[in-house]
Amino acid sequence: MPVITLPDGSQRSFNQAVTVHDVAADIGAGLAKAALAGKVNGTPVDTSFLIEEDSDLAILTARDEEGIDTIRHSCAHLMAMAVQDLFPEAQVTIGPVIDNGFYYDFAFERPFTPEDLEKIEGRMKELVKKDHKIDRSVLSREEAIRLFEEKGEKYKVEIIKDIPGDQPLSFYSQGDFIDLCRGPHVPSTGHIKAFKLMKVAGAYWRGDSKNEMLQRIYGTAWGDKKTLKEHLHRLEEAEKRDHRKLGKQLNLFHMQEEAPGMVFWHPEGWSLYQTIESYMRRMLDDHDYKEIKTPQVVERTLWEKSGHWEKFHDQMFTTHSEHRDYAVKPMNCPCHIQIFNQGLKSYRDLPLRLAEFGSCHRNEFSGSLHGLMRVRGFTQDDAHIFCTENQIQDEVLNFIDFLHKVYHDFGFTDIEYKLSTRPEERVGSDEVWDKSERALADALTMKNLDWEELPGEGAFYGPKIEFSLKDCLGRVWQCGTIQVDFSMPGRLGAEFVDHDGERHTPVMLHRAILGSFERFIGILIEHYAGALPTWLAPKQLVVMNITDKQADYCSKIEKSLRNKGIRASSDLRNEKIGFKIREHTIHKVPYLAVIGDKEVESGTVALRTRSGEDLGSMSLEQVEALLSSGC
RNA sequence: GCUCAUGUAGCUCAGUCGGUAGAGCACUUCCUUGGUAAGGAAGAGGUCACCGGUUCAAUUCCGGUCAUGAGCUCCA
Repeated sequence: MPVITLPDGSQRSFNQAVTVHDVAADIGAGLAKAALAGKVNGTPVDTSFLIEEDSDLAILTARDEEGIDTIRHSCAHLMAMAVQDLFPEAQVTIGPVIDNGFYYDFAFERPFTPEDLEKIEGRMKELVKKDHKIDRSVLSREEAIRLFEEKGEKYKVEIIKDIPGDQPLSFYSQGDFIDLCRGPHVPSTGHIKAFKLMKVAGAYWRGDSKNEMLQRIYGTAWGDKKTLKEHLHRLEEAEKRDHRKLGKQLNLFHMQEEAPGMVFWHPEGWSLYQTIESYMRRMLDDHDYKEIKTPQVVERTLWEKSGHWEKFHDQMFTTHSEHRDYAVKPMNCPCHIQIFNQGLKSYRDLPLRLAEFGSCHRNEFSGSLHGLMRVRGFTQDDAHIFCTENQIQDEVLNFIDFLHKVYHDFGFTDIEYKLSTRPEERVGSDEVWDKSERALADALTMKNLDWEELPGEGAFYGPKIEFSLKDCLGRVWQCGTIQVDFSMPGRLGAEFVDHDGERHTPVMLHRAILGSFERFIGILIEHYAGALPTWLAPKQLVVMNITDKQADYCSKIEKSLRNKGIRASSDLRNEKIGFKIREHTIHKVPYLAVIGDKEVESGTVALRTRSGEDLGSMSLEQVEALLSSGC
């Protein structure tokens, strides 16, 4: 006699055990059709799940995030079925749900081709039409192993053998395809309505590069055709915004073979970089940081002392001279401690905030390089705060305000917070870890921020907060961080004299807001699709003459604006005005000033925005005011 | 670093079933002086990523290297 409580609090009682599907049908025929899975007392189940006792029940449809994930998971199985239909030699391995879709790894003698993908997708559509019922069954471990051994699926056998305990294993079958799976799955293949196979790539069995390479097929799946279309549209948008493409089109930077992972900044790209750097310099000053500059090339012995050599020497660029070994610095902190160590410090000097636009080099794997987003030579907006344990809390609070101000100024308002706590292997006493983890968590709470905790993800030397921003396409980029470090100051001999006249080791906070300039600029380019806000735009305004007659007046306007600090240039080429407007609009210059005889006579300019809006004629003073307003 | 794919003019790309290559835009010169997203004509421009091999002949086929791309792995 189960009583079912629905998410809205309403209850329905039944005379006998019922399935999730029965309950849905009891509510309405439409819901019965739309039901993909259910959640009984918080546990995801199939619609065929039999409820025998009083329970909470949520019926999942394509409107729920979890319902869509069920579709994605079932779609992965559907794809595996189609692959084995077409390529019986292919062995199945795993096929999980990921953001926006799913993938499935197959062991197959050759890589799948784009033509194979089309065929597989075609077969999937046929299987959807057949509307195969998806059935759950339970097998004992021995039965399961026997079944998959008979099928020659050695990877599945390995997976089954690795599942701990003796609990029964659930299997899902559709037609003659069967796969080990925790579930739940949609009731039948007909419920998978909107999907597309995206790409193939190699992936290691169990993610270990020592293992054999499998063939991974990625797909995307959605509740209906409309959301699928929207997703594909977003991907196209992202591609159009690709900073590598825009960087070339807007002539911001380039990279070339002779310097893999390093950036050649062109004048306009460097202008953007410099604007950001000046802005950050002003902000650092506002927040009582002292800017410093430390050497690029430092003897290996310092990296040995700091511990970096042992752990990271493979990724360090090295050189030597006169029998001494050097490394190009991969990070700034050891050098910052050297500056701290100059002159005996008092507790009165703390907190001491040392900032550096630190140019670093790390020899990343060639395969991981990606435009500005992943480079080998980069500049961090790095700083180290030397303080006492009692000062951590305030420093973190101030830092969060600082970071919010900066992200807001760059146009990012959606920020995610992650707190990583103590890992298994660590330095420092539990007491100090307790204190600093609490300081970080309390700081987030005091700022009314929601954060995710990542237990065990902290660095060996201390806990950290990571700050990620969301761009206009909803993509998440980790940029900022603040990390507590109990280890390095002591290792490198940092000390201060406390109230009691004794020497103590300070705590060091590593912190960055933008992360690396290179990557942050990549993010900015993609976020704004190259149309940077005026304060960041390399060229803020171009003055254009209609005929040669107005050339002198244009040059005068340009000069006058430049004197006011506006990044203006003029285009006096013998071209039609439409041609010039088109060209500078494509280059996303925020303001275009058109000068004809009328403007020369009245001493004005005719202003137009890159979006095509005509702002009419105005005086030079009005132009200056408009551009300095920062919009 | 691993797997697969790609590398042709400044850019975007076509092409050569092996006989040293072509378009559009950009560039140069000339004509045009035109009021809000492409005016016209002519010209110049390439050791087909690099190094080897096969061949009478390689940009094309084969091997290697480098770089790039998609993933995997890594990310102090």
